[in-house]
Amino acid sequence: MSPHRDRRLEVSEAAWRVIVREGLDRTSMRAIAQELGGTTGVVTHYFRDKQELILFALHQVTERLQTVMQIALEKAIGVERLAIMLSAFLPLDAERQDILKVWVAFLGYAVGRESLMAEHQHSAAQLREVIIQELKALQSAALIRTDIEPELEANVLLALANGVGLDTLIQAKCLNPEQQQFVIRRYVKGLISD
Amino acid sequence: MSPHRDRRLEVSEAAWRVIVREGLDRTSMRAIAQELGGTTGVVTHYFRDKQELILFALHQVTERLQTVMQIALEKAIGVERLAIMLSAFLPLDAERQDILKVWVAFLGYAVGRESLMAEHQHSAAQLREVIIQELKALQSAALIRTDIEPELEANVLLALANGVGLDTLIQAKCLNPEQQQFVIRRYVKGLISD
DNA sequence: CCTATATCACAACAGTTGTCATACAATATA
DNA sequence: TATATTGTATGACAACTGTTGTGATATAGG
Repeated sequence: MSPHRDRRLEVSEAAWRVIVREGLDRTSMRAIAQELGGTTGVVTHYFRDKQELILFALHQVTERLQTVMQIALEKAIGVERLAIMLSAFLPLDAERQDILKVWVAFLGYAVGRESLMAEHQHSAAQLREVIIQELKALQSAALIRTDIEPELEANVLLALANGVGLDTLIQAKCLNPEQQQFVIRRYVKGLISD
Repeated sequence: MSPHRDRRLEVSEAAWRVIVREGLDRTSMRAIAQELGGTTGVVTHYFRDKQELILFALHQVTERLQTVMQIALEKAIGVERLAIMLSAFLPLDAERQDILKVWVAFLGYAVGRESLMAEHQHSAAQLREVIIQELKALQSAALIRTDIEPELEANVLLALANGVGLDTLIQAKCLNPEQQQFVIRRYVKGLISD
């Protein structure tokens, strides 16, 4: 990868750190530059606007999320694979906790900004499609019940994983990691064909 | 109620309108004052800080949510009542959509601000307690299975309602109102004792 | 060596922010 | 009627924001 791209990533990652630590509204160009150990000149050199920087950081959320899911995807097959894919969204380690925090910060920032909300919509639709395909495949293999609608169920599964993650972000330790995974797995089990 | 309180509410509601329309970060004192049809002097007269105003508006989210749930609470009994209580969190009408938007905006704003996040935690715990009590009552009446843990299940139920609501906020019309309620009711049905 | 080009530092910019002091108006109280 | 309290308006203040331009430095190619 070109050093240009590397430096861009470094700036974006500095932005991430500031967002997680201080909040999105306190993430100014100067704060990012300071976190990076440089000046605003560095930041403005790699990103035209602040909006371009924000958008880049937001896209990285989706990218990281897909990476985590992709890795999980190769660990198993069948119904277990579905459970692992969904668990990828849970804030089970520090990295995924940060992803969730940044995601929530951006989502709140997107309220009242339809263009940014559309970005979230696009990102969510992408992840949703992966789950739908997985459900259809499982259905074709007769591993899960035939009376479920993949489109609807994909939403429910994502909503559940999402909700559990959010709950964890808000109420520290209200659902421990084992319970989070248990909840997901228990729901997935309910999809198995009798 | 004293006119002082009324005016305070008017200011807070003006703030709500700006948040929903423009986003929390664009909700300045001057924007609120303009929405109110007054000046910043009015706002500062009823709220010492911006933080005091923000906190008041946040508390109103919980209050409204509890009101909606309280109303729903008197409409039915038994398992159906649980379903209705949970449906209170769904963005089924314009008011609840606004509540959700403001809530999400505040949640994103709370990232990196542990004091504000603690407020969310407190609010969530309050609503969670209501669900727990309902579950315990249903369990005592032998209406739902005895092998479920009310504390855990309350979290799951709230996570599901929460996730479905969020999904709706992001992906316009991905789950229509009927589907949202169907998902909740289906899950609640699964709790009924055989 | 010379010259592009990329990288970064720094300063100045115009605009917005929260906050506060103060002045004016309305209303109640004595 | 005179006074006090309360509500509202106005403007000033310093601090901060994103952005832009200028210039220094380093690196690479010819």
